[in-house]
Amino acid sequence: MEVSVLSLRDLASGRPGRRGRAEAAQKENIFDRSRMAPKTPIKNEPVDLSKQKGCTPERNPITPVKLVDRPQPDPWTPTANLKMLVNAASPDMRDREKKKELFRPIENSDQSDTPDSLQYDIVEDSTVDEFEKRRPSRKQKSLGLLCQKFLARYPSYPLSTEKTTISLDEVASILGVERRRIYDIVNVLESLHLVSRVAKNQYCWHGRHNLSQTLKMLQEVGELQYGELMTFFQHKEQDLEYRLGEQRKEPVPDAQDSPLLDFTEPDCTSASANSRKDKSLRIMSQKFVMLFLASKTKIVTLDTAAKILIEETQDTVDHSKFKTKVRRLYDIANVLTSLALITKVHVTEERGRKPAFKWIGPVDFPAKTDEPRGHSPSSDPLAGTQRGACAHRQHKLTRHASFNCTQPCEGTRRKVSSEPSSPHQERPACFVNSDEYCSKMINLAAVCRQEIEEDPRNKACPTETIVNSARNPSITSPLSLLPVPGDSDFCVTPLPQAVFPVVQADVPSLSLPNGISSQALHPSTPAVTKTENEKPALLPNQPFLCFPSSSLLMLCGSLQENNFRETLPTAGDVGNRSVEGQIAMPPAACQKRSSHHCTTPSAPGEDEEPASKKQNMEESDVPLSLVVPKKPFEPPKAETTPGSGCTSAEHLEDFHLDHPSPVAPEAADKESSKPVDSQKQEKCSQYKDLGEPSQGKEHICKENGSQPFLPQYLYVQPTAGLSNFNLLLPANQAPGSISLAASPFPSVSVPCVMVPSAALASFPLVCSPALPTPHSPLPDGSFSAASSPSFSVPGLASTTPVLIGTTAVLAPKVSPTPLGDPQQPAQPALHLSPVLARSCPAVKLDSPVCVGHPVTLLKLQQPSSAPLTPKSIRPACHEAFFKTPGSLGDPVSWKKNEGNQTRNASSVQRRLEISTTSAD
DNA sequence: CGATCCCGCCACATT
DNA sequence: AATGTGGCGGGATCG
Repeated sequence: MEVSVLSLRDLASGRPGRRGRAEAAQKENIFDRSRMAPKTPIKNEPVDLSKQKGCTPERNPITPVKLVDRPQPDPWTPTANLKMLVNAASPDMRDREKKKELFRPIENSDQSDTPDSLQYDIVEDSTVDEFEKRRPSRKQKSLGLLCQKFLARYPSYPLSTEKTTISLDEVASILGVERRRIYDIVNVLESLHLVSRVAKNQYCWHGRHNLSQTLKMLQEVGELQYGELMTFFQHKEQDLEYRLGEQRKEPVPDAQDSPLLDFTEPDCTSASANSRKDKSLRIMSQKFVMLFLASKTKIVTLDTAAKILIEETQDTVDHSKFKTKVRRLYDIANVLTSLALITKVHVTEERGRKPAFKWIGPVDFPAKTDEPRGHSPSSDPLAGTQRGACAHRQHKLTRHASFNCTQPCEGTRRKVSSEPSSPHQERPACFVNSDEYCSKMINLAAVCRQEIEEDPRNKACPTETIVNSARNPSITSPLSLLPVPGDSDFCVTPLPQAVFPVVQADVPSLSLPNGISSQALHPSTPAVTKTENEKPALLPNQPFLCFPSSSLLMLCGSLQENNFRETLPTAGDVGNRSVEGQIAMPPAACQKRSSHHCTTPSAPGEDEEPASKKQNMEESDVPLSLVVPKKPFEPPKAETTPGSGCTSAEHLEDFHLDHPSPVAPEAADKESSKPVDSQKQEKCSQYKDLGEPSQGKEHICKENGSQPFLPQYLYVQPTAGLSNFNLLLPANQAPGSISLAASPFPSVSVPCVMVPSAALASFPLVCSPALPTPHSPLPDGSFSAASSPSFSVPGLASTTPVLIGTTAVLAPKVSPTPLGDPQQPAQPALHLSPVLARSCPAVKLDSPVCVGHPVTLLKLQQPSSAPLTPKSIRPACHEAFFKTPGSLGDPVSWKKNEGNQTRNASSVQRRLEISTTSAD
């Protein structure tokens, strides 16, 4: 039938006829080529068809035909027939489109179909148009339909052997749409690894082989990052309370989330990539999917998704942005709908009915294996991310490897494609990157914050700062200041990493949610098994010490070093910060996709296998916990202590990476030196942590407890100018070395890390005296080191130089109750807002946990960031803080131009700039 | 009128 | 500089 239909439709469609816009469209590329000359395929043409191997058969050059819908009109009967067919085929579609459109899809679908359509002949035009008129609707042209057509052309589960190449030009012409539209589709598909970019205009079709793995990863990440948020939104109220109240709570987690993305795309690439990519549809798509996967209900309203996603990216949400975001989400949703992953629904809330989408795709991913969530997954995810990663690394990941293939491609995307030669470098691995990560956190925080604020009760609490800081993602990056520069390109995203340290903190928080502690995560990670236990270390918890009086706090990372140690360091410290970004990134970075790409398609099958991966990966998974509902928290304290949580995520990556690198020392160094890898690792680890389930947490916690954490940093309250930034000084480092001037703006040349408060927030501050921990010095160092670049922090002044002995600190036990805690754990930080913390501190001090100032972030960058986010910031509470940018540095001028657009500075750029500035 | 979301300008990235 | 990508948002359509 179809066939017949096809032809019919072809005919019908054929007509391109329409014009009007068609013309316009054409401009781009395609248009209807049909109309045009059939043959000529468009400019691209040349390439077309043929080139790819397998690609589309249909394509025949000439006949391309089809064309598009636009054509419309189906003139004649054929259409009718088609319709019928269509209807049969897909209800939905038909609905919309009505038949005509349908056809096309059909056509497409088959790959085979070929061309007959060709004929479309022009003929019709005239007539067609008329006909068209009716049809014209948008529906026909809808992205969803277009996507179906697109998908129809390729097998869902292609043989690994065949690699199907997709020529954008061809497809565009075949489908009769502008290339721009194809990008929309491909970007989303790429985010799910259904395709990967091979070269310019060329994508490699992977099919759904890796879909589950990808989803798994996303789920893991999503849980970590968004689990809380989702929960939050779903249950806001409750959450709010908690959060407000306490410390952490779930919500916060958000921030942490970020990591996810990374994996997906590799892109991270360097700076450049970042810039655009950050916003890219790809990332947004991944995030969107994560939202679903992190949602208990599997239903996400556009509204919520837009808010969450916006925040990540930016702070303030202005209305226009919101609108834009929603538009994008519709685009993504259309594609996801075509993939049968989601379906549209409406959610009726108090306020009214809201458009929403329900996840109808797979929820459980086999791979995961073990645990509920999966360790395995974790690994996978990472892997996935990483997959691309470095060739070097490939090592382990076999299965991933497969991913790699696919993914890599993606990751590589552009870069690769054309230039194979340079494989990775360019892109950093993840889309997300740390920056994003940060931003996310921020956003989330912001969101949460907002929510909270909204909440009557909440209002009381001043969270602002946090938020602000959070918001600016850019800022975060800035943080990176650190030394790292080098890596930048790399996936690693060094910068981010740098940032991370801070971030880490955040991260932990994330983990926290899960179970309190992040600790749990890492440490335990029993699941992890994978080897990597070590990694877990990363983030250990870092407890902070609060000194009431002083502004300094010690953060102790309790890494689990013990375990890790081997690996250690890396993760821990480094990881923390970077975690987010890293997470994703690392892999990617490593791989960068460059290498393989498609080549190894083989993977697919493999993917499935958990085992291998797992090993590599590690667990990670625990993410779920995050999601967990917020249980009531226990007293914060406990949780807080755990603070450690942070890092978890990283591990994962590490695993992936495999680096065993342990590096503790490195950590510090790494930044400078080679940050990348380590970072990656770190990230991995983090992920892992995240992933772990509560159980893991528990373990972890325990472990943590035992473990010493290292005190890693001293926290300096931001008082003065920097309200936003927190300065962390590496504990390890010799204290002596550091000297902070009392004066306000003294410049410090100590290795330190500036962290956005938000990040800190995540960490639970603990004052616990008690905890003894062994601590491992090393890590710290690394940590510090990394971060440390010397900054001149103006604001610091206030800080008193209190140094806390690293050793001494212990994390509080934190762990004890991991389970429930999880939720809490976290993060309150964000919300918490410094204020809270402060207030708390006193209290807490005694208790193990102190919230501490949540630290506000530093704004170091802000300055720079400012440009970026100019608006952003939420006025909310403190703008001031926020803004303060000045203090730090200068704001970089950055690009301002864009101003609005985010684009402006790519994250990378930002970072760099920032760093520099800060550096000074 | 609000929800959708197509269209394509144009900035940014890559060649 | 040309071309590939893709952010973005106006404004058309749909419901």
